[in-house]
Amino acid sequence: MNMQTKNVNTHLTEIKDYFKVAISVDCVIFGFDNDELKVLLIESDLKEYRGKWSLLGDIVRPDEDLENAAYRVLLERTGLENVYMQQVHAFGALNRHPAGRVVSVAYYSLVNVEHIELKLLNNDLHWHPVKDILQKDMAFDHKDILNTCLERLRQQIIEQPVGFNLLPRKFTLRDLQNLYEAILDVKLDRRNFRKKFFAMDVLIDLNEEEEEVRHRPAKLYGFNAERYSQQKKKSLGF
Amino acid sequence: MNMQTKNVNTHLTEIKDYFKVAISVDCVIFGFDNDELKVLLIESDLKEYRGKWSLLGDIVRPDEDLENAAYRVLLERTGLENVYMQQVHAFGALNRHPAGRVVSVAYYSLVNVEHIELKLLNNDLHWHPVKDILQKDMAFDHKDILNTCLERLRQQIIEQPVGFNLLPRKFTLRDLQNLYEAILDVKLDRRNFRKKFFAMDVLIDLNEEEEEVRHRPAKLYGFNAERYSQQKKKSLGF
DNA sequence: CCAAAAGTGTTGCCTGTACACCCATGT
DNA sequence: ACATGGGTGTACAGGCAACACTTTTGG
Repeated sequence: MNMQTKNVNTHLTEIKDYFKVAISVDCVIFGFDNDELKVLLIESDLKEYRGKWSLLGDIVRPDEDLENAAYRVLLERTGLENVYMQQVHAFGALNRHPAGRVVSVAYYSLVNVEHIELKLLNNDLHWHPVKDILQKDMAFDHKDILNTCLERLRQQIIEQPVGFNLLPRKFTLRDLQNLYEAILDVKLDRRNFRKKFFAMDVLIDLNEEEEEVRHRPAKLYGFNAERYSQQKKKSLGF
Repeated sequence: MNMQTKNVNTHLTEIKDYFKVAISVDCVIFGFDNDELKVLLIESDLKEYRGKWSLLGDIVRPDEDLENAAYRVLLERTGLENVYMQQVHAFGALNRHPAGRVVSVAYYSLVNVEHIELKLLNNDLHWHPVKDILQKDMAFDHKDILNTCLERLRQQIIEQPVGFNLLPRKFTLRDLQNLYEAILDVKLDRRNFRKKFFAMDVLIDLNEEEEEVRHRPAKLYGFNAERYSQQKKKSLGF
C-alpha cells in the first residue's frame, strides 16, 4: 500500500466517523407550583441509569431543525404548544451518552403547571422541586444541563419579565413575588417589588380579587404581553 | 489537490451516500485594530458561495469535544492558544449547509491582532471590519452567526471587562475607551469612563507613557487578571 | 506659541433600599 | 375581636450622567 492510498483510506474512514454522531435536544421544562420552582423529569429507560431522573429529550430528526425538535418533544410530552422556550447551550462531551456520540442542544422552557396536570396521568412524567433534584444523581450529564439552564433562567428573569410564563393567567402580586423569591433564592421587599412592577407597566389590573382566603383578598392581575415586548430592554436589576 | 489538504466541505459532497448528520464548530474571531472591531474570515471554497466570506470552522472529530474542536480551529488558523472563547449558540436550520445536514455550534473569541499578524501572510485569512462585512453577503448562515456573536459580545463587555483580550498587553485608557465605543457603537464620557475603570480596580499602572505622539503622552496600563476574576459579578452598566 | 489629546472633580438626578402602619376578610 | 396577609409612602444613600479647565508634549 503506498502512502497516498493509505492516506486516502484513512481519511475516508475518519470522514465516515464524522457522521456517526447524533444530535439531540434536551428540554428543561420549568414550572412553578406550591411556591417552588419545579422541573419536569422522566425516569431514565437506559439500564446504565436505572432509577435516575432524566430530562425530556429526543434525537433530532433529519427533517426538522433544532427548535422544531424541541417543540416536538414538548408537545409530545405535555400537549403544550406556544410555550416560552429558549436555547441555552450545546453539550458535546465525548462520553456523555453511553450509546455513542450524541451532541445535545439544551432548551429551557417555562410552562404553567395547571395546563399540564391532566395529561400527566397517562404518563411517567413527574414534577420535581429543583432544589431537591439538584441534591440527587441524574442520568447522563443532565445535572449539568439543569444547572446551566437554571443559571440562565435566573439571569433572564432579572433582565426581562419572563416569569409570567410560569404563572396562571390571573395572579396576585404575592404570587409573582414568591416566584421571584423561589427562583432567585432571595427575600425581596414587598413594597419595592410592587413599585418595580407597576413602574414596568406590564401588569393589567383585572378588577378582580382572590376569594376564599381568610385575610384581605389580593387583587388579581394579568400580564400585558404587548407592553412587555416594548420593554424588553429594561433591566429589573435586583 | 491531494486528500490531505482538501477541505472538509469537499468531503461532504463526496461521501454523501453515508451522510446523516455532522457537527461542526464555527469560530467568530474578533480583533480590534485601527479603532475598529474586526472579524477574521476566509473566502469560501464552496462553489455555491464563490467569492463570499466565511467564518473559520470545521467538522468536530469523533475524538474531540466541542470546545476542543473550536480551540483546534483557532490554533490551526491563528497559531494562538489560551484565547478567550465562549460558546454562543447552536445553529441547526435544515438547509444551512448545501452538502447536507450540518449542525454548527458557534463560538466567539477575542484575540489581540498583533499576535496574529505574522501568520496571516501564509494564509488566506483576512481581517474585516465588522461594520463592513455586515453590509455584504456571507457564506452559509454565517451572517446570522456573526450577528448573534456580536450581540453576545456587546452584552458581555458591559457585564464583564472581557475587552482586555482584544488589546495589547500595554494600552492607554483612550485605547480602552475606543474599544468600548467601537463595539457598542456609542460615545462615552471620558471622565466617567475613567472613573468606572479605576473604581473597578482591574487596571495596573505601568508607570510608562506613550511615545512619539504630538500631544501630551498618555499613561500605559495593564490588566489585572486576578482582580478581574474576583469582580466578574459586578456590572458595568453603560 | 499653537495644536492636540491627557488628565482631573463637582453637582444634580435618578434609582434602589430600608422601613411601619392601616385595611379587608374569614373565623 | 383577632389573626392573617394586602396595600401604601417617605427618606436616605449610592451610582450615573453632565459638564470645563489646566497640563504636557511635538511641531
